[in-house]
Amino acid sequence: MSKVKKTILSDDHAVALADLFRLLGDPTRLRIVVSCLRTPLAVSDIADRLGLSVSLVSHHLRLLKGARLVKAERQGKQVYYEADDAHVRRMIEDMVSHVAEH
Amino acid sequence: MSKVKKTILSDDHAVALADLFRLLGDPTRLRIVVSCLRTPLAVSDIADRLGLSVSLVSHHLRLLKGARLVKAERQGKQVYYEADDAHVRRMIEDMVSHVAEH
DNA sequence: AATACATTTGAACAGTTATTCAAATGTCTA
DNA sequence: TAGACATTTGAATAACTGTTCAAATGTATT
Repeated sequence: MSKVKKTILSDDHAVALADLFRLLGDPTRLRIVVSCLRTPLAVSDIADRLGLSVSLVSHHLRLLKGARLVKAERQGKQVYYEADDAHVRRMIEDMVSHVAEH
Repeated sequence: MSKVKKTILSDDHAVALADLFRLLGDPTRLRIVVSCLRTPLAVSDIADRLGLSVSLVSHHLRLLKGARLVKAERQGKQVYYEADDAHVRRMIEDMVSHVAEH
């Protein structure tokens, strides 16, 4: 559990990490992820809450799902999205509080 | 010190946080920040290490400085860049290790 | 002052991307 | 199966952005 200080970022890691950052780098998309971070939410619910078109939300969710930031689960007519796992959830919450502190 | 679960992200915070993410969302720029995260480095040193043109590095550093992610200090002919403060340093290192874990 | 070195700046280009709109697909119920 | 509701998909557009190149600025040395 020792904190190793070497911050040598391999090219592969840099690209992977940047991909992740870039996805969260759009305000709309960020609000979408955060909105369904703790509670599964249907696409139309997200759209309503954030005042966005369903189409736009769906487009963004597709990207977020592609990066395994969220996962989808169909329930009847609706598709519920939520954070893919606890790791993602903590990571984003950490960043949110990082900014809140500032 | 209680962990409040409400992750209501105000629009302002969302934009601010997304700005930050977007800056780190480019592989080149990310490698630049990381390279001078712990040790102040001159522009040309960063360029050499990462195999980039000095001009490109300078462009990116300007953006990073604008977001207070790095700070600059002139020393003779050279300008040394480094992480703006401990908060920034920890935040980025956290994210790097988050990805390294995965 | 002139030269060399280090960095910054601006314009221009190519590639990417967020958004909108319309149409298609999937799912339930009458 | 027909119709209504929910979501996805694709094309098209407008705006943004990373990169390059050339020129300008800043700084030290002889």
